[in-house]
Amino acid sequence: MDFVSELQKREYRVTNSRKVVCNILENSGHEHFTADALHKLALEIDQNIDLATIYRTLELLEEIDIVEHSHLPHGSGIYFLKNLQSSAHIICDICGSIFDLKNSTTKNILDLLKSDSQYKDIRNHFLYSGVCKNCK
Amino acid sequence: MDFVSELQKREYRVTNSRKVVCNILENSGHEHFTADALHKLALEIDQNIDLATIYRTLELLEEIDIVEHSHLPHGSGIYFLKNLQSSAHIICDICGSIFDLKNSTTKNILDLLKSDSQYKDIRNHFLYSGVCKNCK
DNA sequence: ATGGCTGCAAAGTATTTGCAACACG
DNA sequence: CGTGTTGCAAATACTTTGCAGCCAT
Repeated sequence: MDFVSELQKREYRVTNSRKVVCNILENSGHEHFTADALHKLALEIDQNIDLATIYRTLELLEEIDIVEHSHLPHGSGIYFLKNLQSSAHIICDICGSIFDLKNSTTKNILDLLKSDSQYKDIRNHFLYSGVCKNCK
Repeated sequence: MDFVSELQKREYRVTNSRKVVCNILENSGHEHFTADALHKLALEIDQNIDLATIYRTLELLEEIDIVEHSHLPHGSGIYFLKNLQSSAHIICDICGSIFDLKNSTTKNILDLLKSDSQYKDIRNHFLYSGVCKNCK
């Protein structure tokens, strides 16, 4: 089901801004976006879309499990399409390319963290970073 | 070797602000600080120390491997004494208490990340979050 | 004495919020 | 129509920077 239908189903209003954002997310070919980058893309389609609306829309899409967000090493936010194959990512410190880690890797990491710390509901809010194959 | 001597050795100037910050880091009993919390402690000793100086001093201490910094889930920075026993931490979403993960846990995580992604020099800002034993 | 550091103020970056007007259902 | 949503502007939170004067060496 496409993102707009998902909004409809949940009785959120399908506004122009939301259509534009959903379209970019579904069709741009990218899998991750900063709010600002997404805003720039949105402006090419509708010049009146505000950055605040981008943030609010991303927040909404996160609530209904279409996107998730994480933080770049520097601290600012980056949004990902939720992908059944991967929920953790590693970014290249040099070229910025992002690699999607396997779910099994994520699961194993969480198990290690859990047995060491005894914490529950563990999450990692940050992208891992390193140097990718091409840049080393 | 204490932090001030470390500065001296590297020919950085031992100023009052730096002495105050080093003293707090070495003697407060805490292992992690936000810039703001450290600033408040510093003001109790010298009322003229500026937040900007705290940031600059932390940056300097990071350069010479005395502290390292990470980000809270919300995005703002948190500074840790570099500790041979632990370089990764998990913060409780509820009470804010921080647990230091074993180095072996960190090492195992890095191995998992490395074999999945083939990236080198991998880092996380290594602040995970979850719910601690007391809060669950 | 000289240039590394400082406090201060201002700017910068990322994100959130208040509000009146608008437009979706 | 009624209210959920928007654009705009301002506020917020955190961090960095420019600069003139100070002080550690």
